Amino acid sequence: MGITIVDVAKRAGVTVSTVSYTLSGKRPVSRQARARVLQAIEELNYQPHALGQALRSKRTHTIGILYPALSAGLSALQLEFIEGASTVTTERNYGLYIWSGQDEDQGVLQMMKRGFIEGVIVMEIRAKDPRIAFMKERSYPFVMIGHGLDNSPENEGTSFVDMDMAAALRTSVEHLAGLGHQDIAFLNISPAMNRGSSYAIRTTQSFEQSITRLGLRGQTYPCPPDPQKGYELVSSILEERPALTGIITINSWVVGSIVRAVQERGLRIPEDFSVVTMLPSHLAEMMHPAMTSIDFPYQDLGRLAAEMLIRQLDEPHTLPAQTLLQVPLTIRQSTGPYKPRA
Amino acid sequence: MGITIVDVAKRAGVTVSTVSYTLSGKRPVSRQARARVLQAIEELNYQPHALGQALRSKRTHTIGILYPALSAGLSALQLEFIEGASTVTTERNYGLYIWSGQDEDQGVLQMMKRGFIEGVIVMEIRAKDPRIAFMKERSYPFVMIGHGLDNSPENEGTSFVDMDMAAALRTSVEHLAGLGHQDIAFLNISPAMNRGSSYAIRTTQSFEQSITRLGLRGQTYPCPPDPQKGYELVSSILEERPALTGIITINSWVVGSIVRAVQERGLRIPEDFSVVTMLPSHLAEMMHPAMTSIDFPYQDLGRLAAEMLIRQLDEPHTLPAQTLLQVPLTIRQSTGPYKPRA
DNA sequence: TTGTATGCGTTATCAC
DNA sequence: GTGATAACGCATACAA
Repeated sequence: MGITIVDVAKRAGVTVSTVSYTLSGKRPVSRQARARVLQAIEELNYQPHALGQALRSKRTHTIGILYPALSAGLSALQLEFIEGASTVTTERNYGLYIWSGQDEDQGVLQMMKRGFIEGVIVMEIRAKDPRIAFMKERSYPFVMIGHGLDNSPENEGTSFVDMDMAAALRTSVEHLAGLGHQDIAFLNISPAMNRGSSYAIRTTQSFEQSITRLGLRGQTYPCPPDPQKGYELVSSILEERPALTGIITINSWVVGSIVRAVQERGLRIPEDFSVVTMLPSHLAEMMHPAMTSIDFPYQDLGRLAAEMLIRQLDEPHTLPAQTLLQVPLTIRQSTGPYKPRA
Repeated sequence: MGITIVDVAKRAGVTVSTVSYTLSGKRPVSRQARARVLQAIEELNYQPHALGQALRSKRTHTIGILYPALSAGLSALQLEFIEGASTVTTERNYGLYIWSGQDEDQGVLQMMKRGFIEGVIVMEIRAKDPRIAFMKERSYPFVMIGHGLDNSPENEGTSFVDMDMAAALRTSVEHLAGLGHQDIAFLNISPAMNRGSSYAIRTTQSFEQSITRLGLRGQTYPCPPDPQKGYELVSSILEERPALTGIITINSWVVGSIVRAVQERGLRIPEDFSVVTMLPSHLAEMMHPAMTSIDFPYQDLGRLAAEMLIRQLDEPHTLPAQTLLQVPLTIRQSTGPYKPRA
């Protein structure tokens, strides 16, 4: 513990500035001096102290990620954002600091003000999100995973990465329509709808527009992120709507429940009934039957967000960028041609 | 940006030490002075700068978690450890720094030496784990999620949290035995077995002991964390062993594959064939059929590890503690009474 | 009860 | 090409 730049300087017979400059390369150092310094560093196994560096240079090389601690395990999948982001930070020798905010603006505020992190990745953007307003005002560097509604202030002059959810729903409806289905339900996520999460609104709109455009019948249902409640909901929907032959859902937690409720009514998937999901590919493949899905690119989004933020920090004049990923539908074993229900 | 303790002191008409002490409470401050200081802080919206504090006090109030970036998505579930840990750190006003190490000791070394973090949570402990030896030597504060083999140096004088995997396998075998099954396969995780991960060894031993003790037939199979390969493996096992009526697995990624392979042979679950898994409860419930499982307590382990580490840091004379969670079997819809296969 | 002054480990400005 | 030294923001030992 505690080998400092001073120790290195002494051992190398130079002053601290020479050591510092050999390390940073910000001014020329003679071959001999450099060699002695490097050797001393080696011998002492010196590691520059990050706090000292940070305090002086005002760069911590650390970014934060603020993830919403929703009551349920709803957030479990979102953890994959973190995996993506941490790949990048580790690669680029940045630190990743994680904070499970109670989605107060306070959290962000503190994190940044206290100087540990240089910028932050936020997710679960809501309409009129106070955190975003807050950070924009103070021009804190940040990148969103997800984005606000069209023309909302959240999107103005900010950076985000997201997948094109509207396109995803369009593709899903078109897929089922192409198979001949005419009556389709869309299961959204109820807490997200209640809290005005923009993706909940956006997907609902896109679903309903596609339904109308294609002349189908369809309805959106809010659904809790809870397998049992999902099961009950789906059972009652199947009961009420005997012509229904397809379900689209972005609610990961009820995918198994849909399968169960459908099969318990004696319907087979995909012969009698089709299901389109939005799951990370490994989960879609792990289910039985393997689910046709718009594979949610958690890791890619995490990676992109981190890269974007780091670029913003390293190159001060980087312009805000907004990236929308177009994710194709992967057809697996849960969708098939329309067949009227008995 | 940049309101410092000096600004506060000026505004309050006192010196920095008074400000510092009102904040820390480490020496008495008069009512008046305290009031003025507090008001100044309020007015200026002052936040102590974490780096300054840390550099001076040698406490960063930040712990790290080193998670193995295994090539596959195998690590996705382990992310839930992070969720558990981050709950605790956020609660206790600690920072959580995450590093997706290529499981070099280097990672740990750097992290700690450079002074950003005060201790670290490590997982995926291997037999003769160099990281552990390294940290023990230098008495770096650390807590393991998982632990070494019995009597291994990794366990000596160290702190860990783990679930009792040996008990879990025993319970699983006994459950199937109690249902009348006599021929059981155990699917382990092949890369873990190859790398000598202690849980892979421990579970295998426990499985085989239980099989012997109960006079059953059983065999352990290494299985890659890959749905397709898992499917092929299970298919061939079912082919080769016509008397087999039960599978136990700790390999999360092939649970769906087992179900598929079994059902494709015309066997029903649980009527003709039983499956016991080790999944986080939300996944077990999400599958169809819902899986009988030793529900893996990811979040609990993450929480416990963080608590243990923080206690170690806050209370210097805390003794190392080793916690083994006893996790019960949750019976869902994938196990049933023995019935000979056609 | 309060003030003064030093140092944590580093970078960078100023001198030479 | 190199050295001395003043910050960075804070906590605390020492004085008063």
